[in-house]
Amino acid sequence: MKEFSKSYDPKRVEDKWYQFWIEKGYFHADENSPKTPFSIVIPPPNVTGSLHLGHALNNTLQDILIRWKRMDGYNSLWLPGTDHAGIATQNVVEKQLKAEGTDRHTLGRDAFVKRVWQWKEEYGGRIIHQLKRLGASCDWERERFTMDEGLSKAVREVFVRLYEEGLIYKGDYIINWCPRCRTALSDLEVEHEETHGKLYYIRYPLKERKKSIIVATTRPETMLGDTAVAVHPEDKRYKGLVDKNVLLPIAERLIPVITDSFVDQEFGTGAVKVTPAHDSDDFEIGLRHNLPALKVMDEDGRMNNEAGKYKGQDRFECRENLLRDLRAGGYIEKIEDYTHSVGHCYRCMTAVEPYLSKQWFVRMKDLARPAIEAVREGKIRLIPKGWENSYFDWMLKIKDWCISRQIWWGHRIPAWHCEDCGGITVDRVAPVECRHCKSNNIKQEEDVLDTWFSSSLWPFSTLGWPEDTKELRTFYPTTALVTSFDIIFFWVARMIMMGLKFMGDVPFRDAYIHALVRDSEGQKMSKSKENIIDPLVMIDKYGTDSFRFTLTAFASQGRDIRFSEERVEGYKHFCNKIWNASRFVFMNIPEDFRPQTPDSRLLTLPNRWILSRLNHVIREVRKSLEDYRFNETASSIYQFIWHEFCDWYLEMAKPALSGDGKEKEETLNCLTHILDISLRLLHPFMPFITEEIWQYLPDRNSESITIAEFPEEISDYSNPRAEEEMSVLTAAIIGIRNIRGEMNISPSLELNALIRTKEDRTNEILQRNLLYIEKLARAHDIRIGKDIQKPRMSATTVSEGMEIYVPMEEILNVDSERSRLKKDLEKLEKDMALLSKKLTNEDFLSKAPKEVVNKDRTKYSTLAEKVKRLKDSIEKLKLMEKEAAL
RNA sequence: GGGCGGAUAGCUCAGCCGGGAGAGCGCUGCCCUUACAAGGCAGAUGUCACAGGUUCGAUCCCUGUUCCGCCUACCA
Repeated sequence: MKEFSKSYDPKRVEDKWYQFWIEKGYFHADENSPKTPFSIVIPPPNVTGSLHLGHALNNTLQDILIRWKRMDGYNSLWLPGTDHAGIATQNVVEKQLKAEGTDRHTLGRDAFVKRVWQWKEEYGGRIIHQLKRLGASCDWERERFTMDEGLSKAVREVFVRLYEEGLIYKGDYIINWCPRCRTALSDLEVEHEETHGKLYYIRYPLKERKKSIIVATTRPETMLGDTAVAVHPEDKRYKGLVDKNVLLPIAERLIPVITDSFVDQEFGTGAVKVTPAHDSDDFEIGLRHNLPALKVMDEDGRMNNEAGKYKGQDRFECRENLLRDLRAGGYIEKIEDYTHSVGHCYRCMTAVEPYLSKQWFVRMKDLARPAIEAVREGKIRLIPKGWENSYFDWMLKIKDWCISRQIWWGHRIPAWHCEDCGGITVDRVAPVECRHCKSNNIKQEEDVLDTWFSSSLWPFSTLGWPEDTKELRTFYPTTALVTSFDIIFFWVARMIMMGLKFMGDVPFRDAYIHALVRDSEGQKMSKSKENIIDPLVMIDKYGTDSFRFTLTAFASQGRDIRFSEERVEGYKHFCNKIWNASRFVFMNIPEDFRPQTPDSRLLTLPNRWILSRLNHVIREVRKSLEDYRFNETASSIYQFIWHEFCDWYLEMAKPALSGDGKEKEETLNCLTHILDISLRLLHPFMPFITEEIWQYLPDRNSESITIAEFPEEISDYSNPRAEEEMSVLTAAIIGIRNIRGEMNISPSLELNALIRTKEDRTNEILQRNLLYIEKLARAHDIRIGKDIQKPRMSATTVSEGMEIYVPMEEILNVDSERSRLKKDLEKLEKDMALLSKKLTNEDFLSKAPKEVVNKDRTKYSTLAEKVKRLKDSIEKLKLMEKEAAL
C-alpha cells in the first residue's frame, strides 16, 4: 500500500488536482464532439467582485451539474466569464482617482476608460482565481468578458436592430436619477426602503381672496418647481377654487388649480402640488394638462438657478432652509410623522431623485409577450415552479426599460447626433455622415448602455453571435441556468426576451433558482453589518470539499440559507470518515490485487446487502439530481457512506478479511467496487478528496475520476431478500447492544447471549450469520433457538420476531432492568392504544385503502406480541425477586 | 396597496402524491473494540405557530389569526 496518512489534509491535494485537470484539458468542451451537449453559462460575476457565499453556492451547484453530466457522457460545457459592471466598476476607479486628488473629468473620457481597463487587467481576475479554488470546472479557454470585442459587437447589433424596429426610442421622461453616480437608473436598480419621514402640509394662498389651499408633500423642496395644484374633479371642497390661480409661496409665482381624476381625495387634503419635472405622476398630469416642467435641481442633487435663493444648496439642505422660511411666512399648516418608501441607488444607496431627462428606452411589451408564452408553454421551466408566478406578474406589468447611463465605463450607445439637422443616426459602425442631411457634423452619443443590456445577451453573445458559429449551433439553447432569485427580473427575464428575439429560441431549458445565503441569524450579509463569511476562509479552514458539501446540503428548494460554520465542520468530519474508510480498504488490498466486479449471486449476506443498498443509493442520487434536489442527493450519499457502508458493512467485512479464501476475495472485490462507485457518485460534490482517493484504486479504467463514468443502476444488485435478512440480523445485534448500553456494560466486556426466535426462518438467518452477531455485538457462546428458556438473572430485549437474553448473574440490577422494561412497555402500549382506536373505527376499516388497513393490522399484532412478551419478562422479574427474598 | 414564502427537537434545517415526526450539530451514559476520539455504541428531547374546516385519518389540503422575511406598486 502506498503512503496513506491517518487523516485527510485538503491542503495537500487540492491545488495538485486542479492543476492536473487543467493540464489534461478535461474542462474543455469540443464544439465538434458528437456527444449530446449539456451547457451552462455562468451568471457572470461583477469584475469588481470577490467571491462571497452566494457565488460559492451558485457555482458549486453549477459545478455539480456540469461534473455529473460530464461523467455521464455528455459534451459538457460550462462557460465562464465576468461582467463589466458599469456603475460599480466606475465607482471603484473613481474612488482611486479621488484618493489621488483627481477625478475622471480632469482625466477626460478616453484616459479614464483606459484607466478602467488597466484596473480590470490588474485586479479584475480575482474572482476567477477564487472560482478555481472552489473547484469550478469551467471551460477557461472560453472565458468571456461583457466588454470583449465580440460581445460588444453583439451589443451594437442588438441595439441597431431594436432601434430600426422602433423598439428602442429616445425621449424626455421622468427617470430615477442617482445624484451621486450622476446617472439614470432603471426601475429595477432602485431599492425601496421604508423610511420614517414627515408629511408637510403647506398653505398656498389664493391671489384674489384671503382663502388658501393646503397641499401635502414629503419632499417640500420640489415645490419650487410646482406648476399647478391638482384636485379631484368631483371634490366638492375645492369646487370654487378650480381654475383659479394660487400663489406659490417663497417662489412668488402664480400657478393654476386644475382637476385630475388621478388625485386621491382621501389622501392628505385632497389637493396635490404638481411638479412635472420631479415626480413621475406629476409628469403625467403635466402632459395631460400641458403644464410646463420646471427643473429646480442639477444633476448632482443641488438646487439650480430656478430655486432662487436656494441655488447651490443640496436638496436636503434646501429642504431644511425652505421649511424654515415657510414656517416664518406662516405657510406651514402642520407636519405629520409619515412612513413611506424611499428609493435608493442600488450601487451607492444614495436617495434617488425622480428627474426629468432625455434618455434611451426599450419598448418592452412586445418583447415580453413571447417570453411569457415560453414559460407558460413549458419551453422554459423555472425551478422551483413557484417563481413562475412572480415572473408572470412582473412580465405582464412590464414597463419600458431605461437603458442609457450617464457614465463612461460601458458600451457606448451606437447613435450619432447631427449638429446641423438634429437627426439621429444609429449604426453598427461609426458613420461618416448624418443619415438624414448628409452632414459630416455628427457626434456620438455620450451615454453608455445599462450593464444588464449586455448581460441579457450573454447566452448567445458568448457563443459567438452575431456570427453563425459552430459553438452556437452546438450549445444554444443552453441546458440549464443556475441563479439566485434576486436577479430574475434583472437578468433571467431579459435573457429570455432577448434570446427569443434574436435567436428565435429560448436561452435555456431549465432555470434553477436557488436561495439567498444569509448569516446564521438570518441577516443578509453585508459589509456594513460585518457579518460577511468569506468562502476562502472556510476553504482554508475546512477544505473545499466540506465547504461545497455544506452548501449543497443546505440547498433545499424554497428557503433562504442560514449559513453555519458548525455545519462545515461536520462535513469536514465526513471527509475524514471517507478518508479513513478508504484507508481501511487499502490496508486490506494485497499488493497485486486485481479487483473483479462482484457477482451478485455467490456472496455473503453483508456483501449481497451492501450491493443492494449501493444500487438503491445510485437510484436516489440520479433521481434527486434530475430534480435539482441537491440537498436530498447530499443526504442520500452521506447516509449511505457513513451509516450503511462504514457503520455496518465495514464492520461486517472484517471477519471475512481476517480469514482466507473465497469469502475474503469476494469481500475485497465488494469493498473496492463500493468504494469506487461511492467516490464516483460523490465526485461532483467533493471533487478533490474523491480524485485523491480514487487514484489509489487498483485497476481504474480512466486516468481521472473527472472523466470516469457516473454510476448507473445495476438492477442485478437489487436484493430485497438480503435487505430483509439483514434487518433480522441487525435487530439481533442492536438488541444486544441495547442491553449493553442501557446497563452501562463496558464494550471491553464480552457478553453471553441467548436468542429465542419465534419462527424457523428467523432462527435460520441468525444461525447462518452467528459470526456477525458475535463480532458486532461483542458476544460469545450465543445460543439461538425456538425453545430457548430465559435464564434467571438476565436482562431482556424484545424485538420483532425474537427475544434476547443476556445473563448477568449477580451483576443484574433488578430495579434498573425493571424500569427499562417498563419504559419500553409504556411506549409500546401507547402506540398500541392508538392503533386499536383506529382499527375499531368502522369508517376507517371501510374507507381507508386496503393496504393501509392491512399494514396497521400487522403492526398491531406485532406490537401486541411484543407487549405480551415484555409483560412476561416483567412477571419473571417479579418471580425472581420473590424467590430471592425467600 | 397587491403578492409570495416561512413558523417542525436546545440550535440549523429536511419532510416530493394526506396513513410511521426525521437528519446534522448539541446534550447524557459507556468506551482509545487493530480505518477513523474529526471516532464507536447506546440514550433523552416535539401541542409540527394559533383557531376553525374538509377527511375514516391532517405537519401536509382549505379558511382565518398572529409573528418573521422577501418581492412589487403612481402611499402626494
